[in-house]
Amino acid sequence: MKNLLFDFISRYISIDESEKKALIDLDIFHSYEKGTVLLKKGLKSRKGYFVLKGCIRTFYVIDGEEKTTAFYTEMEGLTPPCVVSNEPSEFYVSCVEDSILTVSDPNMEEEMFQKFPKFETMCRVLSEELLARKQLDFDTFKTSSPEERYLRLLENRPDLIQRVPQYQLASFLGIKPQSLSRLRARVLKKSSA
Amino acid sequence: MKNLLFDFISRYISIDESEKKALIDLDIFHSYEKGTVLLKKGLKSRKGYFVLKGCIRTFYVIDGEEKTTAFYTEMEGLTPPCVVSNEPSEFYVSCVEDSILTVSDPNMEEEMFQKFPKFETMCRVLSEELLARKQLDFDTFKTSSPEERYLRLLENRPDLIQRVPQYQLASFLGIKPQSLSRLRARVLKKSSA
DNA sequence: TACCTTTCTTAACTTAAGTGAATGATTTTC
DNA sequence: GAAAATCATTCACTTAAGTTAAGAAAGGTA
Repeated sequence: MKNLLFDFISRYISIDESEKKALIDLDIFHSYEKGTVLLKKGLKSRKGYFVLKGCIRTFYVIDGEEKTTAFYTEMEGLTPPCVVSNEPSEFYVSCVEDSILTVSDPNMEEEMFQKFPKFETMCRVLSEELLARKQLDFDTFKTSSPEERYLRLLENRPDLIQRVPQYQLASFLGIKPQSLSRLRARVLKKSSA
Repeated sequence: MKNLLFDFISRYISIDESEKKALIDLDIFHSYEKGTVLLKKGLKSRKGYFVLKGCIRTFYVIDGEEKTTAFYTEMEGLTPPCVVSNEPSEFYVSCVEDSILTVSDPNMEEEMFQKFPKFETMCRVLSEELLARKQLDFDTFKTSSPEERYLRLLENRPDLIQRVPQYQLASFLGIKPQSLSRLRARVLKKSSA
């Protein structure tokens, strides 16, 4: 499991044994059961997550309804905005499946950056990449209809459709569960015709 | 104008005269007329922009129609994804108004990071903040109706509604210009009733 | 297995966005 | 200042999402 992380890091920087040991000594590897709530709305937290195995999601509760806005699966990381702003969290984070995550905080990062400056370079590059990708995803969302979004998801992340309950996918696509159900029936009918 | 940039930087790191001079020597300050196209779809570019004065936007051309997805105004920066990925750009960038921008590229950044490592720390923190904000904006977009998005824009960025043509605002809100026109009429009627 | 809870589907109805087209208003250009 | 081009509004019509409600299917648990 640790090697998954080291291989990921190797995409950005070289990493030697002493650096690996420093990471391991931070004791960042943790397992969680499906359904575990990692962060609650209204609470402060300094924890960032990186998914080695499993799936976590962020969701809001609006008028008593859950609105899932993002999923993070293998080799994807989430630093909740509240960690950056040091304000209470706007949303919940929970495990969609049994998951193995790394959990870190700004102090650990600071410590690593001090010892190994190239880790900061990695984090900068990673943030820049994630920001660029997020902007493109947002653009694609804005310029698509719900049906196009669904078809694109089917294309790009077919795994998600299997792993995640439909009502969570619905809000992820910006619609209601009933609409997703209807949309799928419509698409199925079209493709068979 | 240069002081706007230095004041912005001062929010993140201390900056002395030699550092200011190094920045100025990069010759990053440029003026552009309204309508200037800074980046075209399909072209590669390594230029990142930071708005000191004015407004720039990113837009796509889909089925012959412009779809504006983002605006950047004073003290906001845009690094197009193509700069990060080194692929041809997915979108256009152009000036909504006469604008004064800083224009930089990864080589300049690398040079500054070498000379003054705290600039890399600033860029890392800035990227992390922007990513967090972008995620929140995306979430808010997903969980809102077009009308709610419009009212929120009216609340949070009233200047944009003045500065920007309606048809560009429409796609920014994820709808067609005709729908925005109708929506506004509806909202106006409600508020007067 | 049987029960309970959660999730998914279907349906009828309401509301609002998309579409195509015409008309006004505004801005740009010569 | 007139003509042209661009942008905004309105309307009638179509399409699809929201809403409310009921029931079916799937999953988890005693």
